[in-house]
Amino acid sequence: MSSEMLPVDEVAWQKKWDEADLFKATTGGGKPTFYCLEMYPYPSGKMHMGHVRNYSIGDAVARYKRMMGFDVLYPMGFDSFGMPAENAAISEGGHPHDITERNMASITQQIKRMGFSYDWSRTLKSHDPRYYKWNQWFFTKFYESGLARREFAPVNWCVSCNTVLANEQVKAGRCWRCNGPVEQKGMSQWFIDLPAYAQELHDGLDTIKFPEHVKSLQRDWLGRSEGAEITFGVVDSDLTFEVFTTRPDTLFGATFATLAPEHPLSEQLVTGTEFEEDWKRLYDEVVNMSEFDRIKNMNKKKGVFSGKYAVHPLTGDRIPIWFGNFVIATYGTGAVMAVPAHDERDHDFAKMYDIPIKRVLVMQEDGSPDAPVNRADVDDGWMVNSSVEGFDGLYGQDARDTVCSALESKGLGRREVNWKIRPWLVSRQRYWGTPIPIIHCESCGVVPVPEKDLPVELPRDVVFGKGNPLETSPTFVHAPCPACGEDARRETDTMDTFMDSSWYFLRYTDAMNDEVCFGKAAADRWMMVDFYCGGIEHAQMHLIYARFMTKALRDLGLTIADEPFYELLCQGMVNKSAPYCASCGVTLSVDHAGSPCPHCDAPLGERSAKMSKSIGNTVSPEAMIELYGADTVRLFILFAANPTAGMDWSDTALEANHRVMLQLQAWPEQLRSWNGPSSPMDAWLTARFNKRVHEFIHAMDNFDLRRAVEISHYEIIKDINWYVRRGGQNPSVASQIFPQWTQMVSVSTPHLAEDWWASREHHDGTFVAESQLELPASTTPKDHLTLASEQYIRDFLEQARKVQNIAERHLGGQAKSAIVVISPSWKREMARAALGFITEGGHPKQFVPVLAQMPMAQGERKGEMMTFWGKKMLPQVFKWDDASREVIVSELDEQQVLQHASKFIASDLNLESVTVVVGESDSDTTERAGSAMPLSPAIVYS
RNA sequence: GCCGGGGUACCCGAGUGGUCAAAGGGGGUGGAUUCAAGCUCCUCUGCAUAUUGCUUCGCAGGUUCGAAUCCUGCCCCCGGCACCA
Repeated sequence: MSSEMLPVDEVAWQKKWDEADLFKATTGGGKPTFYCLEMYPYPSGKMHMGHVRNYSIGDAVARYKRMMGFDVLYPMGFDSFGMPAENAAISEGGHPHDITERNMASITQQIKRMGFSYDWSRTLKSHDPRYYKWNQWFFTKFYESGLARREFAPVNWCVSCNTVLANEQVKAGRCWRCNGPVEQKGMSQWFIDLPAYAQELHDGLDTIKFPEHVKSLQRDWLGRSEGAEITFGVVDSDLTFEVFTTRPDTLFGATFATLAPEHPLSEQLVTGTEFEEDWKRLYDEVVNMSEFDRIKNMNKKKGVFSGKYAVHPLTGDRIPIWFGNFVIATYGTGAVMAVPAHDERDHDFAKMYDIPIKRVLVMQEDGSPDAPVNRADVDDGWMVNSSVEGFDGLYGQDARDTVCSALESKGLGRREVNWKIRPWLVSRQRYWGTPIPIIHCESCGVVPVPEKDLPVELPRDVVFGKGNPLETSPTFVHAPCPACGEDARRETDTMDTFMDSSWYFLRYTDAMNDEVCFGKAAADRWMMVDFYCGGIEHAQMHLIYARFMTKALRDLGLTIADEPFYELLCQGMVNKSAPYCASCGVTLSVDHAGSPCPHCDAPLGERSAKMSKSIGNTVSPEAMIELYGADTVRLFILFAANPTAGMDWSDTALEANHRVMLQLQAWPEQLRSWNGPSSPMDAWLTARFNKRVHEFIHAMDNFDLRRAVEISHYEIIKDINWYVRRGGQNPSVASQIFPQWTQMVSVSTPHLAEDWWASREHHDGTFVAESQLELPASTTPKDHLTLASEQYIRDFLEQARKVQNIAERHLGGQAKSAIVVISPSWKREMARAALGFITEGGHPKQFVPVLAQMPMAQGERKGEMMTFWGKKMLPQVFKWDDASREVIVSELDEQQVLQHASKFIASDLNLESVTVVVGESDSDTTERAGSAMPLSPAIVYS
C-alpha cells in the first residue's frame, strides 16, 4: 500500500452532501416513511463519546433505510433549556441565552464534523420562543380540560438548585441533577395529571418494542396495584375516612386502623383531648421529614392512639384508630386498615402496642381457624373466622371479589386500582425554562394567557442568584389581567424542561410551522418514531413523560399517534479502563495509575469503568477525529460491541480499525488493477458476495450493526482475498460487485464510500448516500453447490494442516507429498440413506433394520457395516449441519473437487504432490480408508 | 424480599438442541514479503494426539442418541422497585 495515500477528505464530502440537500426529509411522495431519531442532546459545549456512539448508531440506520427506499426523517436539535446554562450564568456571569447559543454553536460544529446525515433544516431548540410557545399553548389546553391544576402540596425542594423537583427527579432522597439534599416543603404548585393516563401507559407497553428492562422499569414506576377502597366511619360521629388495600380478603382481620399523622382527619380527632399532645409530637417529627428519610426510618415504627374508634364496614365492630409514622399522607389515601395476622408491618405494630391479632385466613384448605399467629401469613389463603356468613372457605381472588361485592352493596367500598405514579409537578422556580402562561388576578383568580398573547417570552432584565429570577423582572411580573384588565401578577415559575423533550419528536415532523404546533397530516405521516436511540438514563423520566404527552396531545385531536416511539434501543456505555483496587473495591482516578492504592497500599489493578471526568478516563472525540478521521471512529465504535452492550475503549483496537480503513481505501485501485481471465472462481465470488449482501440486509434489519459492519468491512475483504488466492483476477467480477460493496460500506463509513463511488469508471456525479441498494437475487441451487465445493476445500485444508503438523513429527521432517483418501462410496450412500430416513421423520435408532435391508449390507461385510453405523455414522449424521447435509445429498463429487484443486492444495500445504484416490478402490494402496468419512477424507503424508 | 438483565477461553464478545474446542475482534505466536522497519497476506493460540481422544461455556443435578443452548436447585454481578396499603 502506498504510504503517501491522502486521507479521505471527509469535510469536503460533508460540504457536498450539504450542497446537494441529500438528507432533507421529503414532504410527500409514495415511498414508505421511516422516522429515525436520537434523544436530542442538551447542548453542552463539547460532544463526548456517548454522543458519538449514539449518533453513529442512528446514522447507520438512517443511511441504510434511505438506501432501502424509505423516505427517512432523521432530524437533530437541542434540549437547550435547563439548569446548567443558568448555573453557568450565575457562576461565570453572562446570560443563559448567550451561553446556550455559544455552546450550541460549538457542539453543532463537532457533530457536523462526524458527517451524520441529519436534516438540519428541521433543527429545533427548546429555548426558541417559536418552540416553547407551544409548551404554553398545551399548558392552557390542559388547564381548560383539568389536566393541569394548581395545588398546595408538600413538594420536593432541592436546596442547592433552589427549586422544586418532580417525584421522578428525586433519586435516593437526592436531586437527580446536583445530588444535593431534597427537603419537603408545602407550596402551591402546578401539576399535570399524569395518573389519569396511568392505565393506558401501562397497557401501551405491550404494543411497543422497548427493551424488557425498560418496560419493567416503567411498570415499577407506574406501580399498578389492584385492590379496594374501603370507607370506615368514626364511632359517634359523621366522620369517615378511606383506606386503600390490595388485600380486601383480609378485611375481617382488621383490628385497628392507622392514619398518617398529617391526614386531614387527624387533628380533628384529637383536638381538645388528652391524646392531642402525643399526636402533635408525632406530627412535628414527621412533617418536615423528606419522604425519603421517612421511608428510610420506617423500620423505627412508632404510633400513638387517637382515643377514637372506627366502625368496621362489614361487622360494625369498633376498632381503635392509631396514628403511625409509617403511614404517608400522599401515598394512597394516607390511611391503612391494619391486619396484623396477615401483614408483617401490622403484625409488628400490633405486637409492639399489644393490639389483638385475629386470624382470618388459613394457609391450608383444612387448616385450623384457631391456629396461633406467630408470624404474619401474608400469602393467599382460605377465609376463616369471618364474622359474617358467606365468606369462610373462599380463596384468593375469589375471596377478594366477594368482599368487594359485599362492600359495594353496602356503599362502603369499591374495587379500585391504585397507582404509585403521582401527578407530574411541572413548576420550577428557575429562569431557563418555559414561562408558565398564567396570570394571577386579585379579582379573577387564576387566568390563563390567551392564545393570541402567546408566547410569553422570557425577559432579559433579570437578576440571577437571588431566588426565583423571574420575580426580579418588573416588566415581566406586572401584567394586566386578560379577563378584567386590572393590574395583575404573572406566574413566575417556569416549566420542568422535561416538558420540552416530551413532544419535540412531534415538532420535528413539521418543525417550521408557526401557525400550529405541528400539522396533523405531517405528524400522522411520520409518527410513530420507528427507531429511537438513546441512553438508559431516560427510561423512566423522559420516556414516561413523552409517552404521556403523546396520548394527551392525541386527545386534543392533534395526532392519531398513541405512542411516540415504536422501537427503542438503549445504547451501552462507553467504558475505558481505570486503576482499580481489588481489596478496597474502588475505581480510582487515572492519576493513580502505576502507584499503589492510596487507601490500603496494595498494588492497583485495572478495571473497565464508564468514561467520566472525575476518573479522568475520557477520550476526546475531537482528538480521535483529528488523528484518524470520523470514519475510523465510527467503524471502531460500531464494531467494538453490539449497540446495546457496553463497550471498552481501546486505543489499539482503534488503530487496528484505522488500518482497516487504510486498507479499504486502497481497494478500488487494487480492483482496477485486475487483468485476469474469467475462471471458475468467478462464480464462487459472485455467489459468495450475493450471500453477503443478503446477510448484511438481514443484520441491518435487526439493527445488528456490529454484524453488518463485520460483513461490509471484514468478511468481504476475506472473501476477495480468498478469491485472489485461488487465482481469481477477473475485472468484470470486480466491477460487478464493487457498487454494492460501496453501498454497504457507506452505511458506517460514508466518507470513504463516497471516494469509492466517485472512483468508478462510469461515475455520473451522484452520491452513494442517495443511491438505492439493489436487492440481490436469491441464491440458486447451483450457487449452493459452488459455495459448498469451495467450503469443502477450505475445511479440507484446515483439517489437512492439523494432521500435517503431527504427521511431520512422525516423519521426522517436512512432508513432501500426500495421498488424499476419499471415503468409500458406500459410506456416502449410507449417509444419504440415513439422512433421508431422518428427514422423513424416522428416529435414528430405528434406522438399523432399514440399513439391514439395504443392498450394500447384504454381503459378507454386513457385520462391519452395522458396526460402522452404530459407532461412526450415527453420531456423525447428527453433527452435519444443514449445509453439509445438503452437500452430501447433492451431486458434489469429492474426488473431482479435490482433484481440480490439487495444485492449489499442494502449494498451500507446501507439498510437491497431492494425489486423490477413492477409498477401497483399486488405486487406493493406503489402507487408511477406514478413517475417511463423507466430507472428511483421510490424508496420508509421506 | 420482589421484578428485569447477565455470568462463554488471556481480554472484549457471538452463540438458544447436533455445523461447538465454540464465530469475529484485540492481544500473543510462527511464517511469507521487505535491505530493514511499518503495512499487507498466511498459520497457530485448552491439553494430548497420524487424522482421534480428553477436559472446558458461573456451580451442582436432571431430560436427551446428543446440552454452552432445555429443566430444577444454588452462587455471584448489574439495573430497578421496596415495611406500598
